[in-house]
Amino acid sequence: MKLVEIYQCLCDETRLRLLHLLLRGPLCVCHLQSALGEPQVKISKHLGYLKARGLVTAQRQGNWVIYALPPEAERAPEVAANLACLQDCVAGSVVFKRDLAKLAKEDLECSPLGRVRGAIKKRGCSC
Amino acid sequence: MKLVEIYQCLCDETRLRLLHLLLRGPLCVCHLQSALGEPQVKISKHLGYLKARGLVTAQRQGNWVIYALPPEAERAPEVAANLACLQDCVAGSVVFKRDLAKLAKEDLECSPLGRVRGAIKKRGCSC
DNA sequence: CGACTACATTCCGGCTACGGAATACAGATC
DNA sequence: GATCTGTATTCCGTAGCCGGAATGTAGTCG
Repeated sequence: MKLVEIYQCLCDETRLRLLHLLLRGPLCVCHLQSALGEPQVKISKHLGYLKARGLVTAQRQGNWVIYALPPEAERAPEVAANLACLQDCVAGSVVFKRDLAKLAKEDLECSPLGRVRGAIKKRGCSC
Repeated sequence: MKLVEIYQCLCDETRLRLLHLLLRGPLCVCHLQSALGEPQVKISKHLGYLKARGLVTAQRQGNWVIYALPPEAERAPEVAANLACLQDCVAGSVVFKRDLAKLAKEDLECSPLGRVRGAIKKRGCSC
């Protein structure tokens, strides 16, 4: 992956916010979506963009798709460096902190069904 | 300057190469142009892009315009961090190393006139 | 099977970036 | 003033991104 392509991935605010959350660990689309408060299409397309360029991986789990950064050992040096840099840079920014806060407030179960009727048969996603 | 805007400045290869050279110190347009081997319009427009966003400064010296990164003390933390990151990341890349090599071979005087007839009245730029 | 949920894709429109040719401009020299 | 040199800007065309509405798809549940 060329350096420019990394920056091209980073040059959109929505993608920055997504990557920032994924730095904390794997997440399903619905968690990302509600944390960012953006429409589903938008989230999905940007995740697709990142996935097409290898910056994130996707894995299906039942109804849900879990997105994650590749494990640290497998990251190209430039990717690792820039993710670390991103981590540092967002420290002061309100938007990013709000995303994290919103994520923390999310239930562990993904769907309402998972909470209401679930616990026996309907389980939420495991992220 | 917002973080995304920094990445937007970095997401073009020509601009990356320009910034990389400027990390070594101030340079006039003609030096940058011949180091990169790209047409003048292209160089000038990308420099304008960077200047408009405050990532570089420009200063006229006679016929020449010297571009430079703002002094380290004045750089926003995110800018400083990303420039450092860039510096690290280009280490392995051929293109960037070639740019530096080409720059080293340049004469100190900018224009042919400066070399041929000059030395008394016509001086090249001071970069 | 049908219905529902989570997610992806397609099909637009608008906007911006990028590149090159031509032109304009500023300062120096004559 | 005329001219040259270094640089910037304008005027194109093209291409890609971004967003949203609608539609499609995969998997689950009953």
